[in-house]
Amino acid sequence: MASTHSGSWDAAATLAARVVRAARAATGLDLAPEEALLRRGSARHGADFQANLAMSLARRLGRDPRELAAQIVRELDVRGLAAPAQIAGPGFINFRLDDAWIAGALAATSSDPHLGAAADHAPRRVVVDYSAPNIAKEMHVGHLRSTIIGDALARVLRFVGDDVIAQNHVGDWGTQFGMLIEELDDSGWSADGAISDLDAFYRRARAHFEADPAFASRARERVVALQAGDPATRAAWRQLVAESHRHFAVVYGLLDVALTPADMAGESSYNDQLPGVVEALASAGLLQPDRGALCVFPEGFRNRDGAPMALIVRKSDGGYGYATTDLAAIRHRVGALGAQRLLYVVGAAQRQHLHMVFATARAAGWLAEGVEAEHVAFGSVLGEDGKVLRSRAGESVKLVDLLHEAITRAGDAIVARSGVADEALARTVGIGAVKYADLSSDRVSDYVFSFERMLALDGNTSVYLQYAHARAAKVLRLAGDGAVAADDADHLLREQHERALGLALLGFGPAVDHVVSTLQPHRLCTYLYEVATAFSAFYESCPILTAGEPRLRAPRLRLTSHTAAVLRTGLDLLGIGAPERL
RNA sequence: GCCCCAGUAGCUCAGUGGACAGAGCGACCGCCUCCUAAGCGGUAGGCCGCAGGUUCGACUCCUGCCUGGGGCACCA
Repeated sequence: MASTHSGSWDAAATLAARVVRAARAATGLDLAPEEALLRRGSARHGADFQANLAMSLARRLGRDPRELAAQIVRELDVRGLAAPAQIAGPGFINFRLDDAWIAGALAATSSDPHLGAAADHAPRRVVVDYSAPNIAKEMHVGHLRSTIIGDALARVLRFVGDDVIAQNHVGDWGTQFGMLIEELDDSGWSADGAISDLDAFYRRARAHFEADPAFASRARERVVALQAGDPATRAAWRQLVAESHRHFAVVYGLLDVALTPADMAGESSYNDQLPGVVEALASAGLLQPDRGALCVFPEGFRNRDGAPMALIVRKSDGGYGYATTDLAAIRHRVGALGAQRLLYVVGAAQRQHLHMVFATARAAGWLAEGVEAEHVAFGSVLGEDGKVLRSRAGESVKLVDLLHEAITRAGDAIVARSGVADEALARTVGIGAVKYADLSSDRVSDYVFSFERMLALDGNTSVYLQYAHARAAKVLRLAGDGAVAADDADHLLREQHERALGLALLGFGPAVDHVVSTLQPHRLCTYLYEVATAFSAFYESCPILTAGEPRLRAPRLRLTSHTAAVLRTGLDLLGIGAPERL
């Protein structure tokens, strides 16, 4: 019976443990596994992995690195795992895994539901705050990043066993609702009670507000009425919220993002907790009046004058701003929801604000020891001019339009290839392309918005991964049910491309675990691309069904099946579909 | 002014202190009587923003500078 502890099939971790043991025998030093400095080796040197500890250790001990490497290698036992280690260059210790070990690892991980991931993950309850569109505004490309990144992280964390609670911190409160409700009253609902274009509606309201003093003053009175809970005003506000939710649901549906009304926790939901937040801060002795406002001055933040920077928790007019709402949300998430980890998938521009909020929540005791709060920051979407695309300018691309364009283009490509339209496939391909374009590069860097780039279907795109998966799926279909039996037949890795693919497949667990620790979905994208590349090369040079001999065919089918599982699962973690045919 | 983030091939981007810095797009040259050519193989293309420093070894760490983006009190 193979070990159910899939971590033991992490080649790098296993080698690191053995290297550290050998180093201890050779030097008497007790090293942590990371100190083995185990890295992937270069194909150029025929090494699957390399340990780089001899050089740094030699310096610490005042010894010759190659001689030390040799001593470590003498103490090293990698039987059953790899060929005897080779020393190269200034003291690199190179490893080449045994084919039999790779075969065993593949057999074990391919039958593991997690495909080798999450072996020793301690599950936690994690709140992921993402998407956060604004009521009465269209979702635009700026919301795409938070929605897609947050969704991918939620999927990955659920996959490894965390109890993930999504929280959609919708912007459903604020002074702008005065003018919006007045606009609603003036222009009325359309016959079906729908607003076809939220942005146009918003702009019309703003134009009235700026041009018509009477309208503006009615709008201000509306804000007061809204806050005071006037029934008619509240009813209008609720209609506006409901109508906006309908728009969001369309986008979430297109994106296949599982955010539902149940995950909505808008700013307004914290309204009745805001006075309590301020009181609690006061009794904790954290509150200071300043220029009529009530402020917290968390440690370590300076403003432009070099003075301590204020986090305003109650404005001079008695109202509350978003800082107070964010603090109330933390209390709710830790207190009522029982979160052990809080993730904020929010633009990098909010960094300072969030850190001030975290610092204040720590000082107030709402973020207890052991509860983590992390800003999962992402860069801005820039226009061609290099400036941030702002919804306020009204010129940014509506998400719904971008997504439809993506689907249309994918549909055209499908017709051009096959001559047959396939709407469902066009969606899977088009939406996947948009998502992958966003997920596949590092979160924190800004990027210039490009239709062409987001909708590309060649090269390192989701389509490449889907195509590799579809090819594998086709082969498996042709092979028929039961062709890939999970029996004890060894994988044969006689061809270079078979072996490379096998090694790549073993990287799934480490890749997923890496995303869990770094919260960087692009690591998974890069990994899946490597798998697809390895499979494509294998596919070209190794006939599978046409291999003739069963002893070649069976192991190749197994690799194919394993590849399909890794690609399907990996794409699913990114929120991208893996069709059976393309 | 202070703080944060980023600068890598023509373009878009990967890159865990390690060996000759990698992909995709674009360019050029090849490969479909054979499981999907949305593919595969190859060629060209690099003062890793600049200058110092630490190190046996720096795209990676430190300091300074340059360029771009962002933040710095009652919008969220």
